[in-house]
This record gives sequence, C-alpha cells and structure tokens, in this order.
Amino acid sequence: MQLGDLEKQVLHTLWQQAPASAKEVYAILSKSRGGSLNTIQSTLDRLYKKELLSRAKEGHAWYYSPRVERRQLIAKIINQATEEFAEHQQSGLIAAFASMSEELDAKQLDELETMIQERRQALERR
Amino acid sequence: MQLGDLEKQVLHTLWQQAPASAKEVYAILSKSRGGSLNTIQSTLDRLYKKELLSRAKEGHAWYYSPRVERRQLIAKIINQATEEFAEHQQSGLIAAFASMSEELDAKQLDELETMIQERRQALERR
DNA sequence: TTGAAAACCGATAGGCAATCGGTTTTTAAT
DNA sequence: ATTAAAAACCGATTGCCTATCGGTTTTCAA
Repeated sequence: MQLGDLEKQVLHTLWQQAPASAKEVYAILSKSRGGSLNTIQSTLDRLYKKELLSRAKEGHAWYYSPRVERRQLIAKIINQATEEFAEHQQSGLIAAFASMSEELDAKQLDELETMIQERRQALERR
Repeated sequence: MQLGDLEKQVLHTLWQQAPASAKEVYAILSKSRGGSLNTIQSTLDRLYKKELLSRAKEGHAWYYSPRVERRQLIAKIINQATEEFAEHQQSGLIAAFASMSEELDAKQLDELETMIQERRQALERR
C-alpha cells in the first residue's frame, strides 16, 4: 500500500470532513498547494480504486468518505512493516514493542499499562 | 524511506550474515531468484547511499554490513507511519498501541505486560 | 606486468504518483 | 425537449525510483 504525498493530504482532509466532493476537497487543499481540480479528482479516484475511500452520488457529484479509520490505516502499515521485517511473525504490535521498547521511559510505560488495563476491561465486558 | 523488493532481500541477507561482499550476497540470493551479480552490486550501492549499509574494503572487494538493526528499522518505519498519520504526535509506540489494541486478546496483553516489566527493570538497573 | 576480479558508469525498462487538457456524460433550469 | 453548466471520465505526459545488465575502468596479486 504505497501512498503518495497528495494521497495522504486527501486522506487527512477526508478524515476531518466527510463525505466531501472533489470540489470541496479541492477548495480546502488548493489553498495550501494550488493545483487543479482535475488532479484532486484523479487522486480521489486512485484512492477509491485502492479501496481506501467509498463514494456515493449525491446530486450530480460523487461524495467520498474514508473507508478506513485513521488508526486502522496506521495499524495496517505497522502490520505490514513488521511482517516484512520481523524475524518471527508475531502480532504486529508485539513486534513493534520489541523493536521500540528501548526508547520508552517510565512515564510512557505507565501510559501503556493504563491502555492495557482498558483493553482488558473491554474484553471482559463482552 | 521506500525500499524495493530486492533491497529488502539484501537487507535480510546481511542481517543474517555480515559483513558480506557483493559476490557472497549474490551467491545466496541467486539461488532463489537468479539475476546477475551486477544487479546485486547496484542494489548494495543504493542501500549504501541510503545509509542503511556501511562498507569497508577488504582485499579488493567491499564488504557490506547493515548500519541499522532489524528492530531499529522497524521502529523507524513505525515512527514514520505514525508521524504521517496520527492526529497528535506521540511516541510511535503509544500511537501504535492506540491503533492496534482492538485486535489484541488476553494472551497478547499478558505478553506485552511481561515485556513492560522487563523494560522497567532494565531502566532501574541504570 | 598482466590477467582476473571487482567496482563503477550509463542506459533502459517498468511501475506508480501527479498533473492537466480535452471529451463525454449528467443534471437542472428554461 | 433543449441546452448550458457542472462534473466525471479518459488518456497522455512528466518525473521519480527500483531493477536490470552490458561494457569499461580500476585494483590487486601472482
């Protein structure tokens, strides 16, 4: 899943505001980067074909929405990275922890444990 | 940091066995994928220019070694992914956890906590 | 000194994001 | 129904990067 610069910007835009038409996305992004509406249109199309966006016709324009949440995409990228590089396949997160724990301080460890507790409770509640 | 297929294979090879010359890497990889020695040479060169490998001359050949550990590269990729996509910048690992915790079961949570404990002890020992 | 080994250089192919002009389709207003 | 505007769609182009490999130069050791 390789994403170009503009594709990322479009995704960010839609995570903030969706659904949105090409014109609307263009209105937002053209301020910072110029370019033409057509460019935005074909980028939306590419993302749609990559199944990262869904779309529905409303009036005469397509309205696009992200098909994955921000966090899901991050998770996907991490899983992919760890699959490709980790020695033994394990859950992406476990591999990530193994790779990154050296950089963590006590406070961050506390944070993680809090999140783990929350997750445990979510599991129990089922 | 975009890596092609062959570049990944070369990295894997060197993580298992380094330092190694182009010829040695070629000897290993040609079994599974054929190709020419020159291709391996230029791939090593590209990785060297990307500062993922170091090299030293021994005899008349360069001997290459990884300049980053496997886990460092994974960590780098994760940090990069989270920087690009996370809303608020936080430690890559914290963001990763927030993104991925939904997928974890009780056993994996246990594993993580064990690793956290280990990390705590490593911190204390300093 | 010379022949082999390896590095180095340059060209090419293939894939993908970004770009945008031009054409077709759709829609809404008259 | 007609038509003008809006938007989608199509296709070409550019630029970047990996992979590939032939050919040339450099290096080293016998």
